[in-house]
Amino acid sequence: MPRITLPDGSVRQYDRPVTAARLAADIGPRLAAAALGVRINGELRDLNTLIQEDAQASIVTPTDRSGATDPDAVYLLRHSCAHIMAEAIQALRPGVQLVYGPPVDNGFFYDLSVPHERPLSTDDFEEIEKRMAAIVTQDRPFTRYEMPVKEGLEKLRAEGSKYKIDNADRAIAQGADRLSFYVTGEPGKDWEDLCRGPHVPSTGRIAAFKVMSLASSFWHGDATSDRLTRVYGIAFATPKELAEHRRMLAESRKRDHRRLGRQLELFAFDEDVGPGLVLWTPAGAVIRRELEEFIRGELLRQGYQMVYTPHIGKLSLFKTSGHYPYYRDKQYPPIVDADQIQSLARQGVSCAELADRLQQGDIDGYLLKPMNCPHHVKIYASRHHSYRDLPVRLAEFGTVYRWEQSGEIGGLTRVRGLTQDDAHLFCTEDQIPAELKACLALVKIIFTTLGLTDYRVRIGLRDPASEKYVGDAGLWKKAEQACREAARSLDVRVDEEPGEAAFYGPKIDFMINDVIGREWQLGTIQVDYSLPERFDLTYTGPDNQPHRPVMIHRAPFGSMERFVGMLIEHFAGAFPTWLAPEQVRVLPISDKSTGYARSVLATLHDRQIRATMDDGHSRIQAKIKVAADWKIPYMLVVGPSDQQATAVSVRARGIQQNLGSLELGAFAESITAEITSRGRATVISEHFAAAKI
RNA sequence: GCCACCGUAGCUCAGCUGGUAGAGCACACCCUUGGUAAGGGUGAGGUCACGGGUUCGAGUCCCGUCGGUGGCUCCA
Repeated sequence: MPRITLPDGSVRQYDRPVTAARLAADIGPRLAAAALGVRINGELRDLNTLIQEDAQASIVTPTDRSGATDPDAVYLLRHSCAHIMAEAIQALRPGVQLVYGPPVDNGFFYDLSVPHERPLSTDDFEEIEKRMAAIVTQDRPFTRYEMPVKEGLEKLRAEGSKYKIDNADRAIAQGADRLSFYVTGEPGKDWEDLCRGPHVPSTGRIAAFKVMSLASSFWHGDATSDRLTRVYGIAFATPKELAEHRRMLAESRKRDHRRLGRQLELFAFDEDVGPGLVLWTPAGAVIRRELEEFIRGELLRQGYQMVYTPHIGKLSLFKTSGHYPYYRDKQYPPIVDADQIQSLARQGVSCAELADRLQQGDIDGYLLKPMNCPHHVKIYASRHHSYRDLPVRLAEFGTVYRWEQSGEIGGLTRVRGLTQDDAHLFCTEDQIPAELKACLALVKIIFTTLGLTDYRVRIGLRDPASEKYVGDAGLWKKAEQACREAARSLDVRVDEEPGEAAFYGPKIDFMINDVIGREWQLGTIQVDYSLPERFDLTYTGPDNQPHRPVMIHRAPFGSMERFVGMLIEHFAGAFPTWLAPEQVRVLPISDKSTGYARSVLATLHDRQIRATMDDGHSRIQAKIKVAADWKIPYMLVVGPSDQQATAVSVRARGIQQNLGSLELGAFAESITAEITSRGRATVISEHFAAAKI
């Protein structure tokens, strides 16, 4: 006779098994009406699950008491909506086979096998949605029934659904002893799907949904396996939430760095240059240069030494490092001398053989470097090192080239030529912890300055069961511990992921959330026991014997491309003054004031402030509008009265009013302070604090 | 790489089922000399991504190439 403990600690006693739906109804009619499912002892289940024994139960509703959305409710809604969508698609398209349809972070999808004579297209969405709406209106119950494994498999075999049989097999391999099916309505009559569940009580509970997009996928994510069609959708408990979601999507589109990049002329791509190869236009180059200077300043403070290395290197270098041919399909093909090929051809080497030998790297040539480490290693090796020299910290904004798959390329986030904020630390085993900590301190300074406070750290540890790792297990343990301790010094969330280490050492990755909550993977810090070995690097220890240094690779911001891309979206193109490509625009009221405007400009240029003047013939309103579109931090409106007072009328980005007049020298000084302090003191905080909205 | 979608002026886009190219912004010039989020006029600007095909005729239909966008498991 179940005693059911509710979340508030109260207990309900029943003299017979009771469904969660009944329980909800007994607690209150409003709860019953809102209920989508139940957590029994923490496990999410259908609302009509029979509770037979004493249990902790909590009814799942779209929002909890505090009004926060319940992730379990979202899960139920979306998983259920995936079924409704699949039913709609199958009804419209006989011959479509179901594969797999889970809820995901941003909605749900259903993978389908669609006969290729007639693929699905976005034009079909309207009809699919219409059909789904009908299913929702019918408010059919989600009905679960179960079968023993054997019977269930027979049923699936009889239905001839290869993918569902596979799903069942996997479930069985996971230890399932029964298979469950969900019918949208009445068993034997309505649409059904092999499914683990749970689901909402009935289709009518999906208050708002939308079919979002179409993509292709592979069965089990395996490119050699069947091609599937993936249809994405989203569902919410209320139309309001759907509207909010779509508003967020629109906002993201507005912030999209590719869009802003073109609008603000920050960077460009050109077909003739090649996909994934960034052209940094003057405005974007300013942002990158300012960031690099900022980072460089901190590096020098930490005892790094800046170096420069070539963009290419001999194939043999990368064979020694192990990058070739291991990462061959991620690299641009080697640069090989035509004479060499010709002479081989004269010796009777066939084209096929030539191609093969090229692939294998058997023909001498040069490689566009996919990584900077081999070059840095060679700088280390260019002289003898004593233990007294260590750590040696070599840093370079090093440009590398990688042959990303064509489908992976996009904007600044995934490119084929990128510049890493790279450095390699050569140190002793004992120095690892301090070096890691210093790396993280650097990250903290830079993130804090940029207002990037929402980030987490992921530590990749070795999988003790695997053999693929190089280096001594004891060393690994120590290095992993050092990563942990260093990560902890940041005061942010740290996730440990066994098996995610590189084969040559543990690593720390940085994941950052921008202001609209999207997560970006930036850079990484990796401990490496392998490369010093491969290049036979040494230092002389206090014992006068050669020792092997340990390397730390670190590019905490990843690449300048991705970092700037992330920042564009983070700031929505409105960069802080020190980063802004154009910091000030001087706007003369009329031609009568262009002379004075020019002298204002000269004053600002003297201070190396990036300022321009709009001396067009349009009215001041129009000039302000245009400057605002360019997201310029400060506008200085100048007319006869300003000239009289050697002053400027200040207008700041985001504040839709004239802040007032400021003496020109005072403005120049104040904005200089804003720039050099990287925004700690601003023109507004110093002069117009009261006017701030 | 694979699948769907997209590619028209520098940018954002319109162009009905095939009949020979259009707007706004930006740009140039002219009028206006205007004090805080777009004054007015005139003009220049296109091999409709590229190549082929179907057709009397292709921006539009078909095939291919190039480029872009969304995606390619978070275990039924």
